[in-house]
Amino acid sequence: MADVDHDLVQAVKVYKALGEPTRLKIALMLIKQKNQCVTAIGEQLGHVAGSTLSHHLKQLTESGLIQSQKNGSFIHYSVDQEVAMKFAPFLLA
Amino acid sequence: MADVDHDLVQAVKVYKALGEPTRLKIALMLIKQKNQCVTAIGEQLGHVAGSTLSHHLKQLTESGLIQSQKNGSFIHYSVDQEVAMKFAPFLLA
DNA sequence: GCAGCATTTCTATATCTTTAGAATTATAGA
DNA sequence: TCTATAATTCTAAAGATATAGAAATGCTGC
Repeated sequence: MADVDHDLVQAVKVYKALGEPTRLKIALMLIKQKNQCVTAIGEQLGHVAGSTLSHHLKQLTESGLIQSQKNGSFIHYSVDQEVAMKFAPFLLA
Repeated sequence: MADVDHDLVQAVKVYKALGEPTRLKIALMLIKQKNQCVTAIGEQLGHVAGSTLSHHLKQLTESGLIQSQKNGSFIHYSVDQEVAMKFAPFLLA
């Protein structure tokens, strides 16, 4: 049997992360255009301070829904497909 | 083509509603034991004031994830399976 | 009508979250 | 090394949310 309790804890984190318009947009954006860097994400979002964007990416990352990969001075973010599939396949539709 | 924008607005509401431990518990509870009244839900949750519970049920209802049906002086709540299926099938697993 | 129960709405407060400016860390290239 | 760029962390303020007590609404049965 899977760890139900851990699942619930993660579910709250993932849903809390997605329950905010900017973060939902980021998640959808990263599904359509994979592996984007922070600056690119910010440009698509429009007027969002870098610190604010960083804060949102942190929450999404800590929920496990997205992952980061460092490449030189850039950090590329992408959606963890398994987590998206498990908790919010709506994102992939 | 479906109304994508409305979907996004609802997605934020549903995920925001589920991104809180008490409300996630309520949603799961209503999937296992359908059509429970407020008092029954409150008893299963434990120490939660009626006003607090009502507040949570309102948010879940306004997201479209749960529905209410009046029966005398009781109000029975149930999960809208279609909405759950669309945004968070994890709940039904 | 009235007493009692189910539920909600009103109101207030404490806590959490979003936002962004400023400072910081880290890498790349000249 | 110096400068520019990428991104994060620190800090603070404004806004949103969770919580619950008190009051109100509505239904039932006597």
